[in-house]
Amino acid sequence: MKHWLMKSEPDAFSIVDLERVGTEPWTGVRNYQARNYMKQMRVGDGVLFYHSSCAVPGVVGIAEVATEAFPDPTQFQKKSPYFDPKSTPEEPRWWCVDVRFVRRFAEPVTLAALRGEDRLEGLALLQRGSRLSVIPVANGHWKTILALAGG
DNA sequence: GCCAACGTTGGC
DNA sequence: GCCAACGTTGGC
Repeated sequence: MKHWLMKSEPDAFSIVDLERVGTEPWTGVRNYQARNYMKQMRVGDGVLFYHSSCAVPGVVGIAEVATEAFPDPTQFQKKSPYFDPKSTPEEPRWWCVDVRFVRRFAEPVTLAALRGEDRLEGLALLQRGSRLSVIPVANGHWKTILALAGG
């Protein structure tokens, strides 16, 4: 089983929102590398839910992959901000997965805390200039972050 | 294929 | 709001 980290701006969709709805299609990813990672996802993979572009960025809880990748429906919706006129149903360009809530951390593991942890060296999130919204997380890094969250 | 211009991300 | 970093676009 693989592990991932997925970013969301809490103003748009937070861990509280995910807890309320239970399962959410992760639509709107328009970056090829992030898309390719989602295509690699398998049902049951663990996901670190990360709040970005907010007062205290950090990992706020855990989710899991609930479906294999499927074509992101928003790419075909003309009124959607994620509409892509170059995409066709026969050859979809963008894919998404369903993400299911697992649990919320009692206290977020802040970006500052992540940066202060030697054992997280190499975590793509912490690399200079990294803006990917879907990131693979090594097994050891996953365990370390869960430990920082209190187990 | 190169590269300048532009738009976006995201921490601070 | 600022700005560094990055991805994409499009002219040539």
